[in-house]
Amino acid sequence: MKNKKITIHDISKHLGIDSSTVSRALNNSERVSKKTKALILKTATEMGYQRNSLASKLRTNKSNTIGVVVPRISRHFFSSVIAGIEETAYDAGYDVMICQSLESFEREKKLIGTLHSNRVDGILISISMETNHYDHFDVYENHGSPILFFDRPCRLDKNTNVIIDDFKASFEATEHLIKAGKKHIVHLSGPQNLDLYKNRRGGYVSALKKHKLKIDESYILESQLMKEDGVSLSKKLLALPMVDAVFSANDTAAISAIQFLKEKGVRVPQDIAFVGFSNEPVSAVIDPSLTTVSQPDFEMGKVATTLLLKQIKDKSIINETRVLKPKLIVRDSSK
Amino acid sequence: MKNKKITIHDISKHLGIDSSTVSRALNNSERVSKKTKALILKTATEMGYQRNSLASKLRTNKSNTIGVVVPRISRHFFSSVIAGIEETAYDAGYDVMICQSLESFEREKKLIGTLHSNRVDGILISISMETNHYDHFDVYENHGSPILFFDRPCRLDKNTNVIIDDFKASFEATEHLIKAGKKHIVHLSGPQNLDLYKNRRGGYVSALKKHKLKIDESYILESQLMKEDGVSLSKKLLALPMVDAVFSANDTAAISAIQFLKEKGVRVPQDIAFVGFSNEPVSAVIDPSLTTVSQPDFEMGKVATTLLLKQIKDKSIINETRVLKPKLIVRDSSK
DNA sequence: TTGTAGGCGTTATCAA
DNA sequence: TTGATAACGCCTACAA
Repeated sequence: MKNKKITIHDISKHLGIDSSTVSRALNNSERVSKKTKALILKTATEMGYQRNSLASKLRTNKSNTIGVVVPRISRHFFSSVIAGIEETAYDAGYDVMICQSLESFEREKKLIGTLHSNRVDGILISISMETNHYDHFDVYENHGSPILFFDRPCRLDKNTNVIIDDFKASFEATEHLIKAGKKHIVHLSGPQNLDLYKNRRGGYVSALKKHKLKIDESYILESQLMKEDGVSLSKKLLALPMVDAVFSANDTAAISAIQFLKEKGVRVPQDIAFVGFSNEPVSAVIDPSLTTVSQPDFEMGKVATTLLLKQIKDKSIINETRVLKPKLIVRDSSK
Repeated sequence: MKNKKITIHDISKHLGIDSSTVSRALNNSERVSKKTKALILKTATEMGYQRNSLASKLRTNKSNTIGVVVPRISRHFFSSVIAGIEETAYDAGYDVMICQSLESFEREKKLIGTLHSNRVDGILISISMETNHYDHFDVYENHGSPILFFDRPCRLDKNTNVIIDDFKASFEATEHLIKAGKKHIVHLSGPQNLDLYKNRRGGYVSALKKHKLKIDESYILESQLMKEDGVSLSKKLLALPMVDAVFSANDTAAISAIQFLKEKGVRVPQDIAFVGFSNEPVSAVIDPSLTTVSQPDFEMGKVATTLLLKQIKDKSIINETRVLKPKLIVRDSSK
């Protein structure tokens, strides 16, 4: 191991050119002759020079990096959003720091602190299921950098949000079941501190109302919508009378519920029809294939990043809510 | 927006205590009285202080951060490895920077540069499918920091690798098909510049040899093993005579092949049996469920990180190869 | 236990 | 077009 850290001063000494000129050359400044610039760049590569971004960021007070916090990178929806974020950010010359909160408030808080102390120029976040107060965002914003929320709306009055129309999508999903002749529809709901799940629940209730169906609170089962929840909720569901359909606020719970119910001899969709939410790749592949709501994930990443970069450039925190259109994908589980 | 960046000097002035004492207090040094330490910490929080890690890292020449490069974060295997990495790293007081190469050599090279310039203390990487030369790793290592390869072995003579026994797993997977009475087994193979796919192919060939089955090169179909490849390879496969089984070097290709063949009226496993590799979550859920090889993903992340942190601590780059045990999971696609 | 002073590697300003 | 110098925010001998 050579253990050498080449700096601009090493290049400077090696060539007998001042380090300020070396710096300019490495930043492709106009104020260096083409000849010296070429020489410096060549020498830098030969010597194995790699800029120390820490020093550069410290000096310029600009990191050209944005932070991203998602609940889990393994969720297809989030990794697609990240793809959109990275594409937009890289095109604009920004790096991206990806973090996952694992739905934990404490961890989210710590991550915001880490991103802050690394002086990222802005943060894109989809808050954790546990998050219900927001001081940790204030500390970062007071520092002068923008936070933008996506997917899970938050502080609509103060911050920019890029979300989908959950209410409408859920309304349509539920109405789809009603039009298929279902009358006793259970809703698998998520944590109500997230507006997203409130809205999905709201759309469900609203569709029932429109079609004069009875709204029974015991038909609304709340959980974290994990795989395990799908199983335990299915047991509760079997105890309810006359259930003939389920609208789940995500695919994960819907799929594990379907698996469990199939084992118990329930026929899907004949006995109980299902609609999920998210369009996870599995949903197209299971048997029966799952009717679900597809969200414009990649586009959401692009839109969110574009808006964030604009705020970074303008040095302004604004509030604006961008609502994207989801789409109901009808498959076998509701036919 | 307040746009104030609080520094230790602001706290220093505010309290009339020297900034060096403030620094010590914030680093929980022994050499500050409990009383002043408490006062300083309290004031820091009140003033919204957040350490500038850039300055700190620059000064100490230590980032307490490790970089991770994987082909894609959306692949279940990699996100599980990352979970293992994060757990181990956080416990040791390290941050983790996650990057994805998207199987592109150019992008991988750029990412290594970015991690280098951010002075991460070490890098964990599963190289891209395109990667077949390694100068970009040398530049980083010459700087004095360790690189450790996982899953996809690389430079076994120079670097530490944490891998699984692909040869043995593939041997067993193929033998499993042979013992089920299959005699004309196609292998869906990956890019041969990756040792990983060479080994999987080797295990396949070796099992055929052991059981005196003919090895026919035209029965080995090479691709990037993407979803699309599963479809196009299936077409080729239907043109081959007497195929009664497929051993695929990953699940993705196997699953899309199964879907395609089912549409064409092929019965799985009666007409053609399948074994995949990776144990993606979908593989348990599709119909028929896919026999596959499960890898110790989370453990791999933990082991790799532990070894890397040791090298960072010891300031040494060593070569050591740690081989983990995979496991054949028999499901319906091979029964 | 606290203060003083210098430097990590870079870039911006000013001067030559 | 190039060079000299100071400063970004922090940490750490060393001194008090």
